[in-house]
Amino acid sequence: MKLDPASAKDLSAQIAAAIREEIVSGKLIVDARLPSEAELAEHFQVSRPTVREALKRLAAQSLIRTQRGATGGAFVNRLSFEQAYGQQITTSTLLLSMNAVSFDVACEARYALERACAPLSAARRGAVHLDRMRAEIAVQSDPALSDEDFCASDVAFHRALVDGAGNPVLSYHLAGAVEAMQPLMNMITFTARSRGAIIDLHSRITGAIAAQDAAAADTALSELAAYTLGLGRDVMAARNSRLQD
Amino acid sequence: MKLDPASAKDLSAQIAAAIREEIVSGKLIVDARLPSEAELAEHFQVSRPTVREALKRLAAQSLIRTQRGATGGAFVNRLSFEQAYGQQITTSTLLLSMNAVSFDVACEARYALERACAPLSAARRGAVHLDRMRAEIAVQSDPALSDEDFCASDVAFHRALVDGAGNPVLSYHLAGAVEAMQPLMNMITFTARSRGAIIDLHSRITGAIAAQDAAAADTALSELAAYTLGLGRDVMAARNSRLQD
DNA sequence: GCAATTAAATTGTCAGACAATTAGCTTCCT
DNA sequence: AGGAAGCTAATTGTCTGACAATTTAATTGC
Repeated sequence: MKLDPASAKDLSAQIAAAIREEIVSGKLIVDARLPSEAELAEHFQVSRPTVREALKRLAAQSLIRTQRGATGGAFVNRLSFEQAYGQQITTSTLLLSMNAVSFDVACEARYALERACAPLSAARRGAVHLDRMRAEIAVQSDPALSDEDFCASDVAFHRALVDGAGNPVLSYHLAGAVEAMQPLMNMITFTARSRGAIIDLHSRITGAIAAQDAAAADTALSELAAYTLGLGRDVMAARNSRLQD
Repeated sequence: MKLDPASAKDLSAQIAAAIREEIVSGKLIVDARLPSEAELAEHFQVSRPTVREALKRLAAQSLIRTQRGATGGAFVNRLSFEQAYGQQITTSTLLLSMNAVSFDVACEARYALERACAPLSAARRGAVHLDRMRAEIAVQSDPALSDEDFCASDVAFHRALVDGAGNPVLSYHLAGAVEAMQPLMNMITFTARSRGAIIDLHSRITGAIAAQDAAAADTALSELAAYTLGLGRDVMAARNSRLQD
């Protein structure tokens, strides 16, 4: 664990990088305890606040967790799927919101990835997944539902579909693609007619998955992709015409 | 920007969460300057080191950048695609390495997602993408190449394929799926025969993409998926039998 | 033998200080 | 007038030392 004296970066960033390297290279395994802050400060010849800033950087990435008390300290954290989902969603959402990514591009990416899950989900979905999908369709059928809640239920439906593939790594990758679309979807005003069309497609998808008919699921999903794309384009067109007034 | 007095978390974590909320909600837009550390300390009624720990947490997620000097300070950072790629790859790699994810599951996820890109890439790939793919095939054909370099070239080939879809959001999501496989792939010893088989499939994929033949690309890609899966299973089988000795 | 207390180790937080860096202003010389 | 040099102010980076809070382990008393 050594620092690069020629680096232009902050000491805390260098120390964080050094410790991160130990973790990703496997020299520090999961649940291993790092030296105490005082020992790290001594080792790197810096003050304790500097070490602490480095540790907070690693904690922000869920690489370590800290514990107070006599046997406390910083421990290498096992990155759980839950935490990875969270980071994936945060990063994806920020990327889309900060880079003026068009609805078209994000939507295309999302549905392309989702269609990749459909055949696996058709083959392996369990009763829980079908139940979750049907439950969300029921939620969406309530006309009193706000647009925002409709979107949230839409996301939940699609996550159930993806989870049906029974591949947690796939679910992890899709979490970002599906959830990050939500802010963009929230800009859409869903009419009763468009809600009906979406719910119909959701029902067709659920039916196809239940019947383990991958081709039918793919068809319905691609129709939903096209329909959603159309909704998004209408919103953007309306927005642009307003800007020209 | 307020803190929850009842929270059990560290002050620095609470402050980081409060500022993060301001950013993701759009109250702090890109390139906006945050108050100085002294002002933040005053506002939250904490000391400057505590504020600094919070800012380092945000910096670790690329949400802010800091600058020294008179007009310096912390600024809301535009999360570039490059940075998002990096975080995506880091998180995905750690997730796979720390959770004993099986080669099968990771491989299935990767190729399922990649096959979703193939039709788009067949439709839109430019000359640069075909050139990159062909260049990597040439690299892979060198028998003197180490297994590790062969894997790296394999990753580069597949990234060129994905980039051919012309959808940066898709490329971003795939970056994690493709790159995170590399440590797992590095456990494989590639014989001359298996290299030849992979290169043949790469050539078929490139040809199909060049001919804009999505179906042929999909077929070759699924054959490559099956072949890679087989290689992985052989390695795992050999490893398990060694463990039984 | 068990419970209560004490001690020790460790992280969390604070206060104040100084160094390093950078932008802008001022001053002085040409 | 214009430009260059230096000065000033603002801000982050780092250090020192201290105390509080928390948790475990040892010790003591019964």
